[in-house]
Amino acid sequence: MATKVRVRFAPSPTGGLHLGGVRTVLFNYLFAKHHNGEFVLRIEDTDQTRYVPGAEEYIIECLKWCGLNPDESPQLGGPFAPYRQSERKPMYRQYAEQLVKDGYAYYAFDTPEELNAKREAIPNFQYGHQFRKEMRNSLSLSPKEVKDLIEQGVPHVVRVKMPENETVTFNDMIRAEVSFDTNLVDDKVLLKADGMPTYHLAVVVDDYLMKISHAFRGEEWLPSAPVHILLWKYLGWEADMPQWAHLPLILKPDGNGKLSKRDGDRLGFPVYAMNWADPKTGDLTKGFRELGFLPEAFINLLVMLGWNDGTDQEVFSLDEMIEKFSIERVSKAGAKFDFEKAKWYNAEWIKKTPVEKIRSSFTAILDDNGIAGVEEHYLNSVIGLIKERCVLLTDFWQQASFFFRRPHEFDMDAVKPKWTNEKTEFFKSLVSTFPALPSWNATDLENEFKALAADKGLKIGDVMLPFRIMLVGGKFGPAVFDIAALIGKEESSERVSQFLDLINQ
RNA sequence: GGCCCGUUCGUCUAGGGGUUAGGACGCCAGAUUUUCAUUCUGGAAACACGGGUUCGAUUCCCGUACGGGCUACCA
Repeated sequence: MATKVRVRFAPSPTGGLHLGGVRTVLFNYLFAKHHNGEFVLRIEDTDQTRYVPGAEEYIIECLKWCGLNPDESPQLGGPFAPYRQSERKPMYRQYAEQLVKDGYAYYAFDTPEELNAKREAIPNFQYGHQFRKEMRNSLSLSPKEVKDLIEQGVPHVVRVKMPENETVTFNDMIRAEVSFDTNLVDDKVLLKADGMPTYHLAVVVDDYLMKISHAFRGEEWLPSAPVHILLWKYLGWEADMPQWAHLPLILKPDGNGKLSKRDGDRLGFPVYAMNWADPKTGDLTKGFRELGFLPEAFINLLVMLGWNDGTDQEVFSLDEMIEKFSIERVSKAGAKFDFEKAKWYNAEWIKKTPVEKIRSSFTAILDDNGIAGVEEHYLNSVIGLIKERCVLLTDFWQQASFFFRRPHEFDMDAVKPKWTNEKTEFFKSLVSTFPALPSWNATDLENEFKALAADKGLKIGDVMLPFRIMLVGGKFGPAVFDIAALIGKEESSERVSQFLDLINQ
């Protein structure tokens, strides 16, 4: 079938967007764009009890930040609107009823209490062919009883009737052939008592209605795949069923298991794409964005968790990823998240991103620190000098604050023990030569500095470090003469004088 | 417990019947940077185990072990 490639990301708006979720979006997006297809955002808000206000907007903001914008969404609309399952509620019942009519599903009247009692009484209880006759449903009750119950408005659900002794086999794009014995799959609820579909019904109906061609989701969905596949068949849509791809999971760095928000809190790294403030508790969970990650680095590190292009290349732009992505090269095994490597990707991206493109991030940091009105050319020069020393964008202030205000503290331990009157004299002379200097640039200044040191019989190394401490405050930063050149003649003089007063008092 | 999925350096991975099993992060050492970082060079570091198949298996098959996922009127 030469149908158009259409994929979807279908999150449940229950909280912050997990990095695994973003990777699922990314693989969806890359696959779609690689094939000139469409990427749909569908909100799966069928569980009203878990709905969290703001979560949907948050998800959209995350996608925007990552540059993975959908072609159709609740906000954008599209030919298959609405894209929010709660707004599609009336559509689902007819399909559930059709399944009942065709004998593929049935009404069940068991209360939650009854179900719990059953689960406690029978170890490994499964609502399936073995026990469904013992439950209260349209398979065990007489047609009249069923009719009466429904007419009385007794709450009920619709369950799929899993067949006996069948094998459901399908071809997963990542795992090849996977099979399930239907005897071991339970009669999943399709329509809840509140009239909302469960994920199982909704995903099939909406994927069909929205003409989804390829369905990507996490490996945790593999066990329910047979239910979905049977539903496609029972609804008569088998020929239109999307191709499935169950993505490997992202695992916690230590030990094993799916990476969770808790692991991030525990180990000190973000798990959500952006800051997430829980509206109920007010708890703030840090995100990659606020921690100082570039979106390019974020998606780059995510794509490498489970995919590679077969070469040694590790740094990819979105366009390169789109061009090179192929589902055949997605690995089967889960990948442990490594924050050290994540930071490396960020450092690489900060280094390779042009100053103009990251300037706004730094302006924001300056704002936060009360620095305003910095001249653009000056800022650009500072960024150019500092860029390759930042692993996170947020390292900028610590690395560059001295370019915008005088240091508050000085690393006296680095100079005091070896301080001499000769050094005081040297710096006094140095400053006195400044006004007459024909030009103010790093190389001329360096020559002047060295000549004077030689003249005074001082070793260069003995005065370089103090000079740095005077200008910067500590043992860090770019080349000293670059710093002096940039902050200017006046400022350099004043910092030297100020420091001389301090150390000689 | 049952079902399903998985298993190459610590981590992300390439590879694939005959290779010195390659790269990257991290780590260690050295060079450069008269600070620190960057950069460069070098180093340690892996095919889970047992049976097959084969002249030959890390690679193919089967088991075992280990790990993970699922087992809700959650997604």
